[in-house]
Amino acid sequence: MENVDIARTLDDVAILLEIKGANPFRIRAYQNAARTVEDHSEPLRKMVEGGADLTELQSIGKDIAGYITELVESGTVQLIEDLEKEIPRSLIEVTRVPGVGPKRTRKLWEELGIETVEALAESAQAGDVAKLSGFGAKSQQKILDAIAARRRVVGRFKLSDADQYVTPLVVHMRELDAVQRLEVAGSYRRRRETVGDIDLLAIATEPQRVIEHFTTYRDVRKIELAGDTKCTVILTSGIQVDLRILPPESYGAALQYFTGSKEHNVRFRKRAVARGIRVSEYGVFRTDSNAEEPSDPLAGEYLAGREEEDVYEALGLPWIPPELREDRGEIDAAEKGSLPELITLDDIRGDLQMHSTWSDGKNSLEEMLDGCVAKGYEYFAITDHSKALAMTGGLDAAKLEMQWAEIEEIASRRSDIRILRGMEVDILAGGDLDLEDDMLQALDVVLVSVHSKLDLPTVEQTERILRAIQHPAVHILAHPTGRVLNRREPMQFDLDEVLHCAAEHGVVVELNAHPDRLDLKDTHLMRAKELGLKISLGTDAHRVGDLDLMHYGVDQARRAWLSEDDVVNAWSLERVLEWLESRGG
DNA sequence: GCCGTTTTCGGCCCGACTGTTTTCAGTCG
Repeated sequence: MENVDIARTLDDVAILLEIKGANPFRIRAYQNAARTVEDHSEPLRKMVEGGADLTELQSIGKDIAGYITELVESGTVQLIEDLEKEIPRSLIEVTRVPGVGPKRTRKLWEELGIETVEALAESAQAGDVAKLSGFGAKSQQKILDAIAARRRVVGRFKLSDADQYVTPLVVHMRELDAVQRLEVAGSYRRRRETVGDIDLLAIATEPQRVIEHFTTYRDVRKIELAGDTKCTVILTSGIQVDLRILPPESYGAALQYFTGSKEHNVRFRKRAVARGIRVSEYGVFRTDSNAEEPSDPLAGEYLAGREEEDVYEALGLPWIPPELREDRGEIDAAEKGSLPELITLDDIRGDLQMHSTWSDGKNSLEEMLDGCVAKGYEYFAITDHSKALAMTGGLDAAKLEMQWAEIEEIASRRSDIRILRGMEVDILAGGDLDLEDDMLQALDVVLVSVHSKLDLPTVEQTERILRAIQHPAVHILAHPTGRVLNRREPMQFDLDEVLHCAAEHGVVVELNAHPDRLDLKDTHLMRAKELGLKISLGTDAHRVGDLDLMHYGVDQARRAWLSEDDVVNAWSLERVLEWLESRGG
């Protein structure tokens, strides 16, 4: 029972209550609690076991704390069992069909007996949905399209995929002279590891021309809606793009608003309300308590909105980097002046995971070296695979010694960068390492990672990793959870226990910067930092070009509030060597 | 259901677009 499972259960309760037509504020209470749980770095399971008081957590009161405890201890909650007696749980999926919310779900269920997405598709196909009051032919078609689209594109887009769609689109939009400013907001700007859609923001003199330019972009497959200031399209890739057009005096406010996250904005606006001001995408306004004009978004005295910095300043706060805007304490930190000095790409001085043609890399060792020199690095580690990964041409002791000879030869004539002799050593099924101890000791840097038997039972998997990282030669636990975004779930194991053990033994954990992995994820990294662990940002490059992926790691590190001091490969060579030599040798 | 520098009751973020119910509810972000 991990935090994600608890959060999902709370979200399910909220949806069931919504279908039931419960008090909207009660519903939101469950949603807020789910968010808290999802973002909490420490497993609530452990807090429950340790007898901690869950009501200390934001948005969790006596009742929900009780439900969480019940859930952890018994695997289920009476509340949801009771709700399921009234409302089929499968209706939760129906509410996730775009255009169908809880109200319409209830109507479909009551009047047509629809309990599943499949049944909804069939009913819509048969034309029954259009006959319901409140629905029509267009609604019915939208539902059919939405279900078909859902089947085509599952889930969210990896940030690196989104980059591929966004970059040319931004170029296209900026080509139009009527566009004065254009930015990408949303989770893309917050640099989340995956994005659901793309939010574009424009200041323009002639909105209609901008909308037309947007909708005629070569990759637009479908126009979902087009108004005077707002337009939504679906690209051929299936990704949705929202465009909003605003006047200059609203630009900063809109950028703030559409960057989100939703949770950050809720907290932000509550702060505004407490100060008698109102924040919307149009700007910051002094609320006129006498005037009863809630319909006018421009009512009241305009205080700020032109630049994002002004909007934060109007609420007495410094500007907050987008990566932090997840309602994880950033507004409190901003207020206290204790926002972290976030790491930047410029801080990175080396890369401690990459491969060469010695195993499954596409470039030679010296080509990789040239790539690192071109990045201005002071050092890098070459970390080819060990022999257990036969398919990658992993190295045994003899081959590793041959590689060391090559490294020595190159180092003798290349003094522009320090080469560290490393290896990504496989963690075997029982937790042994795939290299002899004397060789491990002789390496400058030892990464260990799991590549096989990813589906061991939780307890065995945990034991296996714990055993491996307790080996005195180990420096870094690489891609700790083994997940591959949108393709492979993380391994089942007790990550928190592994992090504790790593902290105890001075082992560094990796943030694998490859955009397919980004492993550990942001909340895990926050937990690691909390436990005093240091982090290594490694690209896991298999070709020179992959060295450029470091920025995805930095994005993720920033989302985890990491600073230069938290990241070992932002340290000077001297400090890195000191750390490496303090272990192993 | 949660919360508190309007604190144990009475609030809880705000606006756009669509389709359809001819005056607005539902959904979405």
